[in-house]
Amino acid sequence: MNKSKDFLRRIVQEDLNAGKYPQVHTRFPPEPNGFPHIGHAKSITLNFGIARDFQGLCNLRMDDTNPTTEDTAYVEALKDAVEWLGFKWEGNVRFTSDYFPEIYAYAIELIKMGKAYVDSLNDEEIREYRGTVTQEGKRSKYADRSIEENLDLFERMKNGEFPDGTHLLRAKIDMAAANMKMRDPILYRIRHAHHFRTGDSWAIYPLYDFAHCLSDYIEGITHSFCTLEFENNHDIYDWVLDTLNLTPPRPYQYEFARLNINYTVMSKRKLLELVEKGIINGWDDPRLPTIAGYKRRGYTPESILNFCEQIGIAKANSMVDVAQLEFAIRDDLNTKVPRVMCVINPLKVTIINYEGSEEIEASYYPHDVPKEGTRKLPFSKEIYINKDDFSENPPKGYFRLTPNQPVRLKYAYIITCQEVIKDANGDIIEIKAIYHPDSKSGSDSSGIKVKSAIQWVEAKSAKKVELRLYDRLFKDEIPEGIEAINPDSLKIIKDALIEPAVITDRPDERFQFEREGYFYADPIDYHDGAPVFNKIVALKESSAKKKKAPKTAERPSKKVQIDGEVTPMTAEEETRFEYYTKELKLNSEVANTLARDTKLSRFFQEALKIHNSPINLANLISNEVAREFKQKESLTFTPIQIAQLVKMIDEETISTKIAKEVFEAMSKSGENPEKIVQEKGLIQISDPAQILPIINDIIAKNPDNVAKYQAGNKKLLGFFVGQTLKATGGKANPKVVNELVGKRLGE
RNA sequence: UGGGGUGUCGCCAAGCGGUAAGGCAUCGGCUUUUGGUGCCGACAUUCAGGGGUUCGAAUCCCUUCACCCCAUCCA
Repeated sequence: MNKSKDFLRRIVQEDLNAGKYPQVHTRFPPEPNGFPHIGHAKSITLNFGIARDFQGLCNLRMDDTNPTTEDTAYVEALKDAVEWLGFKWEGNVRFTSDYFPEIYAYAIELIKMGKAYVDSLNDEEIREYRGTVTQEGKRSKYADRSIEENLDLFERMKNGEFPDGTHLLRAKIDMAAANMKMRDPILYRIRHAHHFRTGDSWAIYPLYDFAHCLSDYIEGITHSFCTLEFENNHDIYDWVLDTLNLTPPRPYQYEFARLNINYTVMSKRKLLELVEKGIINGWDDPRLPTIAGYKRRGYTPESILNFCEQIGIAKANSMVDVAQLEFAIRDDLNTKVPRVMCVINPLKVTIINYEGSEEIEASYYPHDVPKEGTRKLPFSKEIYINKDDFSENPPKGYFRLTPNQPVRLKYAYIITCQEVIKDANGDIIEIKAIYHPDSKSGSDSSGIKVKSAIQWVEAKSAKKVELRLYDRLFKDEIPEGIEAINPDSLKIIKDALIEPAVITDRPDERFQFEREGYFYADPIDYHDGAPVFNKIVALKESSAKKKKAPKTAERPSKKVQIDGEVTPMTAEEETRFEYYTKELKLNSEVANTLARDTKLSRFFQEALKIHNSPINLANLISNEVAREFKQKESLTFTPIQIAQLVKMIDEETISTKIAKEVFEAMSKSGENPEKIVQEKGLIQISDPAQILPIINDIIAKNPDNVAKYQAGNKKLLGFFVGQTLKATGGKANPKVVNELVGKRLGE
């Protein structure tokens, strides 16, 4: 199917291929301080999914380092979520708190190495000393304490001798680091708090940055996936594991973008607010994006899983459209659940020419769902249809019952409206109709054409049910606060009518109520005497039935982008630039790149001494060599070698294409260019007599593309050139090939 | 403002110097006793903008712009 792997799977694959780890081992590491939501589901599918795909393992670990916010109720919800999604964690559920003794020992190790110290500044001072994003911080005066003193203080911190906030263990890194997270990060704080697992045995607790990487290491995790906001913490992750000199292999952290969905909120803080303020009914309110909410609403685990796979993994902050999630659940339920008839807003219909009663056998599944099962539909002269399925003054394109338009009662007869009965207010309260006895479904010989078939229930046998119709929780795509709550997010219908088999036979717990949507028997409030169904999602509505949405067709004018100011050159750079443009005749862009970069310009000057070809040298250096400087600490090749390479281009021994290849080899091995060319036999082929047969062959093999090209798709020239070049191992002279291909295809 | 990251269709997202994948949404047509489903088709001359290198650039170089993250003893 989708053969392209996401970037994380690609990394795992490469590491496995390189033999970096014998087996991949991931982990899902939530903090048990809130209910898991669909963002967690993305992380769960990612971590467990990668482990599954590469025959590896995945742990479930509670990151419980903050005793004041965490609770065992949340760990249960987290376990439920993973299980519900169908994953199995390796071994027991892990807890960071299980590693407190080990983490403590590592802290002591760091102190002994002189890499950590006990600080005794108060919180205000700590903040002050940290500096700002533009200003360096300064080191605490306590940073110079002796190892012995640090050891002593730290032990007494652990023993609970000091009150909260008096001392801290910090890593000794760099208070001037550009990455603020590296300004002597805090490793341990004193907290005289009851922990839900360790009780009162600890007076100090490690912070995320110290505990997380070590927990990963302790568990033998190979790839530690987390969300983008931890990118700044990446350096600490590496610092801790590296300075501790742990026996390899060790885990590495990789970041991906968290999930956002429009018309909802995903942050734990906002979710907690909704729950605590009673705006919704608890963590499992079906309007919430929590796993518990989706579960209660009737979403299937498969649909959530499919959704998570469809949206992909990447590093760009993004906002997924709810429509994508709704597609996932419809798509899943479509082939699974029975169709039944429910009338949400009943309108009585009396069939004046029908006497007695009958039972009609009807399939639970439409023709395109390969499942078996039927039920009996009672039928008599009194039935109910949905109010919207009758229109006295129908708009254009209305398919259902009108005074002049008959309609089919699904699985039963065609009826024609005879009389519309209204109450004192003029509201329609009943329809009198006639049925056509020869129009029965399956044996219709009436010849009457109808435009649609509607759902109905028989009056006496129908059961009353409560329907909870859910809609998006917020009006705004990106809700700012609870003011944006959608007032119609929950509509309760107390007296909908449903066909009896649904209640008496209970063939399933999820149904499609025909022409309405998918519904789920509420797992908590449903009772046989008082059935309750939650609306999972509406059926998709084609535009014809929708109230024609006003088409807003404004052409987004191409936005003009203002260019900012370019930083001016220094005097020295200016001189170089003048020289390059005036004397050496370099184009200004290349000259600019070279002039502004001391390393590059020096490299250029050196190479120029060997081979006097300023333009070609400058081009190669300002592009290819510049990249190497950017990516690598030190270069594997010298200006002399680059000069030799350019010389070969100038002499047309090799093409620019080959030059790129040679350059790549040089950057890997540092070999001389001549040697590389010799060894690989990269001398270019420019003889048309040699190239032409290859081109002919390729043209013969790709008639479709030839036709497309000749029809005007000139981009395909690149395709043919590329193919030819590939066939010659890159040795054909691209200029010649280009010319030849163009000529051949033009014929 | 210093550092880190990201910009490919309305929304996700492949792509890693040689024909701009795919899904959602949207719009047509066919099928249909669900205005559902299914099927078929349309939907980026262009990859945030501007330059440069190259026979050839979404991909390499330079530069500008926009957005996100970092100054909790949270994670």
